[in-house]
Amino acid sequence: MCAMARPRKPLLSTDRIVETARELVDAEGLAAVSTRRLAAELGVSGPSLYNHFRTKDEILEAVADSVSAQVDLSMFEDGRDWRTALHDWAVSYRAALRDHPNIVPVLARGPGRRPAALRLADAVYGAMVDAGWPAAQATSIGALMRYFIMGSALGSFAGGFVEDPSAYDPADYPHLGQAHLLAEQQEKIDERAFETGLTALLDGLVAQYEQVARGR
Amino acid sequence: MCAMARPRKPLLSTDRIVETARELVDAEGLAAVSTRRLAAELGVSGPSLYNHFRTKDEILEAVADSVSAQVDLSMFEDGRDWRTALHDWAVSYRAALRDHPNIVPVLARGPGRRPAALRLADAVYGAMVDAGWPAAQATSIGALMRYFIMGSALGSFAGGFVEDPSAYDPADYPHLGQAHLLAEQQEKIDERAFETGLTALLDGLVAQYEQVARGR
DNA sequence: AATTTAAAAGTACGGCATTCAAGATCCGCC
DNA sequence: GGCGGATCTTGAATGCCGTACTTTTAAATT
Repeated sequence: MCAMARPRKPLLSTDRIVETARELVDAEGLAAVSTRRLAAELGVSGPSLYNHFRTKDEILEAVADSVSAQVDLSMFEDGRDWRTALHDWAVSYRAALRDHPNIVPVLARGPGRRPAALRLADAVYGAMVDAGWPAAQATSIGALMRYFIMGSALGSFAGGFVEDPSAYDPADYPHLGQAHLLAEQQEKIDERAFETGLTALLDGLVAQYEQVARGR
Repeated sequence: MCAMARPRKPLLSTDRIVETARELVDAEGLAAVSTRRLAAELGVSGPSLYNHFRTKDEILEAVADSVSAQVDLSMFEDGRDWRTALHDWAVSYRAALRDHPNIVPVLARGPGRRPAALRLADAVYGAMVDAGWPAAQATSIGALMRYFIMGSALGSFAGGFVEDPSAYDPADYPHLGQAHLLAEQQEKIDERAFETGLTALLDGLVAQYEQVARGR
């Protein structure tokens, strides 16, 4: 038998692997991504992936970073005021996560070694420093915005909803109704909570900024 | 040979399983928890666990909920003003997560069906309504606080730090230094970012509250 | 006392990430 | 032009994993 060896043109490339992996994650979730399954999707046999990545986790990190790369950063370039830039960035960030909810758990475990995620942090930090924030606070702002955005993504569209609220005894949760457990309602709740929280966060930062400015 | 059968006293109980699982998660991380390993830790053979839980995931959810149960809720009982109650609760919540960082990824994927997590949401909601917030906003506040707290826990002590920042080319991230990549510094950054963000969030909510109150 | 139920052990299955040796092709160097 | 090492893919193999099923015995129920 002809044991297939090195082909004329490489069947695989890191880009093609990441792209296919992202499609698979989007379509069927993180759990569907096994090395064998992904390889099958690529028309290739299992361990071939290890010629391009050292571990499966590296592939998922690359997928995560390709999502980070989709976040718009243009609002930090022109001279918009920092509050609206931060707001628009947060909305764009959340939109990118909503487009790829299944990869959020990977994204949420930290920027790690991923270049696009670091570029993103760099852009926010630079913009805040340019806007007059002290370095330490600019760092904090980048971190706390990521906390809120990631937490929101994880807790809402990436998270598990409840199929059957009637399984709960409302007496156990005297204030909470049952409706909020419905997946359908959940979406609206999450949208509103994100907007409310983002507004509060930014308003609070504006107040802190004014205090800093007055101190100088 | 004596094939061990039902013992005089049950070797396992759901409580003992959850307790041991939590210890194992705390000591060696989520990845160390396999049914076999956990069973060994309990002095029992693998599939015995399935007499008390339907899946491994149910065990992890129970562990997560046992951590939720450790969050102090007493600040919602006395007549403290809602802002300080919310603040103290957030700090206590974060402390509980810091004590068990390895289970955070499970906790972060949503309250789901876990009773302690729902009791927690119920307490916050009830307190906000009592304080005069409209129902919809009270729901939002519970959600957005959870976003921030979970995001903060995931992104910092539960997340992956970087061991060797010198592997990065600082030219790629012109504003960011290298120091912030150090795990040691990271801890301080996260602590400060959490406090800064929490203050901003609460200040922003106070501003919204005053608007709501004026509208009435 | 008889019967049902519960809690353990043991075995087994299919899938998983990853390692390794072997084959086949390409590329650069003599 | 030929040779040698690097590159890419393969198939087989390893040691985990979650979980289902069967068996054995003791407890609980009737």
